[in-house]
Amino acid sequence: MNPEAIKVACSNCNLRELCMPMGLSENDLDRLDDLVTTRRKVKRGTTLFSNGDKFTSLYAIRTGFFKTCLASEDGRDQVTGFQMAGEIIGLDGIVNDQHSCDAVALEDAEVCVMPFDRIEEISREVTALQHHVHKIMSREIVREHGVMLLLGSMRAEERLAAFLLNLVQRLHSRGFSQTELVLRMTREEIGSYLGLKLETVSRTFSKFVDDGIVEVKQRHVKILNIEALQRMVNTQPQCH
Amino acid sequence: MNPEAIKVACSNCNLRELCMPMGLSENDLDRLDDLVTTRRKVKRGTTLFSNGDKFTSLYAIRTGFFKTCLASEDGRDQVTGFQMAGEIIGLDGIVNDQHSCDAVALEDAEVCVMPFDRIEEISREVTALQHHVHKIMSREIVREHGVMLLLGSMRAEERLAAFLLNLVQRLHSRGFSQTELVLRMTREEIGSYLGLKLETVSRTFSKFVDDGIVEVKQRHVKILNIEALQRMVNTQPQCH
DNA sequence: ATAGAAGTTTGAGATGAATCAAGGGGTTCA
DNA sequence: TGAACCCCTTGATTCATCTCAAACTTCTAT
Repeated sequence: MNPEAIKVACSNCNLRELCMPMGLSENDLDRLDDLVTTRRKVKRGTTLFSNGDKFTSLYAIRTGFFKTCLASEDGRDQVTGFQMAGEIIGLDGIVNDQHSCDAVALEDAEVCVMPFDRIEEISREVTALQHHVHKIMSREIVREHGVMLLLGSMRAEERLAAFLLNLVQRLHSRGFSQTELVLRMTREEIGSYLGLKLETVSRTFSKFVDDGIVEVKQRHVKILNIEALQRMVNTQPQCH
Repeated sequence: MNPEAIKVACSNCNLRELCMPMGLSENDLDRLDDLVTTRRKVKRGTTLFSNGDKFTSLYAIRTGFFKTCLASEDGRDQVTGFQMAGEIIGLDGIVNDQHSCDAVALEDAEVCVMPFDRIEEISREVTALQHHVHKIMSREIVREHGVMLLLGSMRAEERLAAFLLNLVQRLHSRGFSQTELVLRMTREEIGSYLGLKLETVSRTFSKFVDDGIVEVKQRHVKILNIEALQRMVNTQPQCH
């Protein structure tokens, strides 16, 4: 028997519907089980990959929580995203065969390693996988469009509201509460993602608490008035 | 003979090296010539596709200049990119089989229409095309990371400097001047892309002129001191 | 050619977020 | 269990950009 006791198999992974294409034949499913070669544990605070690392694989997050961030030459730092179970990271590395950002685990994590040449090989044969890869990349592009809208035209409160709504929505689709969440990142990391300073993030949280929109105890957030948050994101503050 | 006098053929298109994979066999090149079904002219000010349109094809820009932009429910508007000859647009439509932004021609343009199912079909057979499609999507993701850095952490001057440098660099690689360019977009569109108001864009241009960094005559820009622009982008304004 | 529309520049004042600063609270690791 | 460190909050002040406004220039279409 194989030394690794538990065979890595997407076909009986409970995250399958998040990271894999649906509605496959038995045969195709078998092919997909060749996608993931190994699993890799990533301790909190350590990187899965770093800017400049040779690109070999995409990673499906099994457990844990990551941030991806970009460091410019001068030490400025931009968090480009937060990723949770079922999401795929590493797409940035494809263009230049090397990663252009860092992926840091914000809590102990485990990822499925999917060598990219194998992805390409299998997706030549399994059309559903080919579609799926294209959709994942397109989804990331569209997500980033949304972040550009946020960074380019929203005020602090709207940014934080959009951020919280996005997080609970993703957590909810993973079976978690629609109203409560635990932030895995610091105020500074939230700020970096939202284009704000950590003090502004903190103040905005406090304002939400004053307005009775959320309860905040450190990293525990309970949303009391989700409509208020949605209104903030969808409504232009003042029309003329 | 075919009614369309000029056969659409990538193999003898002078933009080939910008939008197509390089180093193909004769045979593969023939396959690629099936990618583009038609060409389409887009008059200035009109859209190639709009938010909500059914997604069918990617488009390679042959001539002209586009902006892609996002409109949020409330009428806020965010330009997500400017695209020129040799670049591919429409990637946003893949995820949900419908476009999620508008592509507007900023000058009379012509695009090559590449039905996406055909792209997928051919890239199953021509590995080089498969690679290429992946790289194009990844490049877009990385580009957007850069925009996020710009929007999230740069000041007005740095944003405009980065914008100008990016434009001349892309124009230069298409055989145009490294120091002179004609802006195809308004100050407002630049502002939307950079997360600034048009007045701020105008003022920043004026400051660059005062500092002898550029000459500006309406939409004609001549870069006098490219190092100054580069320094602005690479240098943190004040360290502590 | 000309009027109107659209785009640009510049000024003055308002404002939201950044910065600087200090204190308190939690978490982690020895 | 304790202590150091990191993280968070809040206040006071500054500053960059936005807003509002007006005048000017350049395109566009009749």
